[in-house]
This record gives sequence, C-alpha cells and structure tokens, in this order.
Amino acid sequence: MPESRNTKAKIRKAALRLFAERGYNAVSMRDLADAVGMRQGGLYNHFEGKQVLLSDLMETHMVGLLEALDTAMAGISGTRARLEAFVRHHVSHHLNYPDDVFLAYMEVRSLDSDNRARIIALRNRYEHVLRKILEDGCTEGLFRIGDAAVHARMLLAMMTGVTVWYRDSGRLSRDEVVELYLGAALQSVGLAAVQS
Amino acid sequence: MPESRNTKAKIRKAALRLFAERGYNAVSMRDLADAVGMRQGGLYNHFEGKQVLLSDLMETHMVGLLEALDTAMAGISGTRARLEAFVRHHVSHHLNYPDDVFLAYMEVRSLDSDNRARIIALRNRYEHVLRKILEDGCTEGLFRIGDAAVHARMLLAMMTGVTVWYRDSGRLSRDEVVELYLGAALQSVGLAAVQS
DNA sequence: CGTATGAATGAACAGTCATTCACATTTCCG
DNA sequence: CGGAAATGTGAATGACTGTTCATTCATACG
Repeated sequence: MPESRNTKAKIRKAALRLFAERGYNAVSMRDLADAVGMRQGGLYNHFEGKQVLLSDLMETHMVGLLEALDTAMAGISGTRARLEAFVRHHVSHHLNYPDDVFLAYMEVRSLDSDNRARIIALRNRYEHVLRKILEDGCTEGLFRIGDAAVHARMLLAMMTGVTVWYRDSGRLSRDEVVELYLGAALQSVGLAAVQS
Repeated sequence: MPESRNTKAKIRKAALRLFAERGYNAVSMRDLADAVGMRQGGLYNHFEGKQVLLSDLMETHMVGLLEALDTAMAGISGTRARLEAFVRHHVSHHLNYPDDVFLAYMEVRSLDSDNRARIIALRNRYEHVLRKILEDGCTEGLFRIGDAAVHARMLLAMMTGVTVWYRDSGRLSRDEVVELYLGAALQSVGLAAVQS
C-alpha cells in the first residue's frame, strides 16, 4: 500500500508535467508510462482512464488554489488589504505551481462536459472573490475602475500570464515579480503603489 | 481556378474554427473535411498537410496583426498617444478575430520547431513595440511602473485575455470594452483615464 | 475533337490511440 | 509459511490517425 501511494503520486506528477508541456491530447498513455518507468497497462491499476486522470489533476489544483486563497485571506480586513492579499496569493501561487496552473487553464476544453462543469464552477467561485473585492472598493469610493466584473477578469488574466514567461533562471526573483504585479494591480484600480 | 481559391478559403476558415474550438490535436483531417463538405483526400490538393495548414493559419494571423499595428500607429506621436493607439488596436483586433488570436496563442506548442521559431519571432517583434513605448514613457518620467519589460507582458496578457470571456451577446459593446481596457491600461502605468 | 488540368473521391496504408485482459510477480498480513 | 490482495507485464483489441494513390469527373484549351 505504501508502494501504491508512491506509484500513484509518481503517475500524477509525471502526467502533470507532460500534460502541461505537450498538451493532454499530445501525450499518450505509453508516453506517460515511459515517464513513470512502467508499462501502459499498469497505469490502469491506479486510474480508471486518461480522462479521469486529467480531471483529477485539475480538480486537485483548483481545490488547492481555493484553500490557499482562504488561508491567504484569513483575518485580512479592509478592501485595500484584501486586494493586496489576493494579488500576492495569486501571483505567488502561480509562480510556485506553474504546471498545475497552466494545465487548469489550457485543458478545460479537453474535459468531458460533466468534469468541465465542475471545474468551471470552482473557477467561478475563485473569480467571484476578486470581483467582490473590486465591487467593495467601488462602493467605498476607494477604487476608480470602469467595471468591476471586467476589471476582475483583466487582473486575473494579467496575473495568470506570469506563468508564461517567468523562469527562475531569469533576472528577477519570485518575490520581486510578486511586488511588480502588486504595484501594477494597485495602480490599475487607481491606487498608488506601496511605498518601499 | 476561381473554384480552387474558394475551396482553399473554405478549408482555412473551417480549420481556423475547429482548431480554435477543439485544439489542433483534437481535430482530424476527417473532421475538417466534413466541416468543409468534402472527403479527406481532397484536402491535400490544397495543403501539403495538417502541420502546414496550422502554421499557415498562424503566420497569416501574425502578419496581419503586425500590419494592423503599423496602420494603427502610423503618424501617431507622443508616448501617451502611442500607448493609447496600441491598446485600442490590440483589444479591438482581438475582439474582431478571436479564433485567430486564440489559435496563435494556444497552439504554438503544436508547431514543429522551424515553424515555431518563425511565429515566435513575429510575436517578439510585436511585443517589442509595446515594450519600447513603456520604456520611452519611463525615461520621459511620464509612466510610473516597476519594470517596462514585465509591464509589457502584464498588459499583453491582460488585453489578450479579452477573447476568453467576451461575447457579442453580452451586456457590453466592443467599443465599450475597448475603452474599459484602455482606462485600466492607462491607470496601470500611472496615468489618469481619459475624460469622457 | 482530343487532351491536358485541377479537383474530388474512396479505398488502402502503416502506425498510434486508449483500453482490456490473462497471466506473472511482489507485497502484505494472519 | 501461506494465501490473498495488490501491482505490474505484455500482448491483444478495435477504432482512429495523417497521408497516399489510382481513379473519376468536369471543365478549359488548341
């Protein structure tokens, strides 16, 4: 049983890597088995099939993302502070789990309709947290934005895009990148950046 | 001969639609032929193969995007005006050609390495235009941003994301959306939005 | 009229796909 | 130790993949 857990985790890890790198449809069960160091038939002792594996990976990620958000926002009050906490959480989470994020973003369309609906529901819950912050900031007269719902999508797209270009080998550290995104996000809603 | 042109255009159009909707790897030549109303074999009278078709679609789009950018920026001087022109061009182009944009963004990894290098070179040229504007704004003391290169990527991700959610049937017109993105982009670099 | 051309067909190709299964091997627990 | 459960193997399944090709057809040209 400990061996099983191990193999299952190895399969998940390899699948995450390969799916994110080449795309779900471009990865065969043979490729995956090779990456794990076993034969394709054995994979089915751990997962019912390829589609289940994908939706399992994506759901795990979305649930983890929401949990991390709860943790990051716990006890934070004040609209500006909540926005800062959201941005910091989102960008750093995306820097820490680029494959998970990339997969969850790119392969929604490879899910069958039931699984897709579940994932999208989770995504909407996440998006709603940010929208709520922006709406609060508007009613308080704190933010200067045209439309809270649209602005939420703008910020999410902006922040999520960090996974596309960031490399640890580059000139910026993760913390520096987080602060750059925070500054841009704050200015985009009409707030001055934090004094350093 | 006119008939040939027509069929070729129909294939391109259907391929664009299907590739954007389901992904390159999830569309078979049979699917494509069905969508056009012919049999798979006939496709090869118009295109050498699936990969050529994909890279042809993507290159056409990137070249068109760069041309539209040139047109939009022609005769515009002043850093702020150039930024505004870039944002308006980018967002409206993305609203007008969502399938092209989505394909060019999502399927880069489905290109073989030669084609991919060509497409990425075009994309870099495009990105460089925005980065140059941001750098100019910084040296002029006009913009207040942390890092021009990073900010260019933030803005591009933010604006490109419009294709993910915008629907003509929604509550906002394309022009309204363009202005919302313009306002957010200007504020993000530390400028006040345009007075209306 | 004969013939060259571009276009479409439908069958065939060799290969890959996800999945299944009978059969080994290993691991665990009483 | 013994047997059962878990785990892996390797071959087989039928469906599907991109691509090729001989053939057909309609049209255009000298």
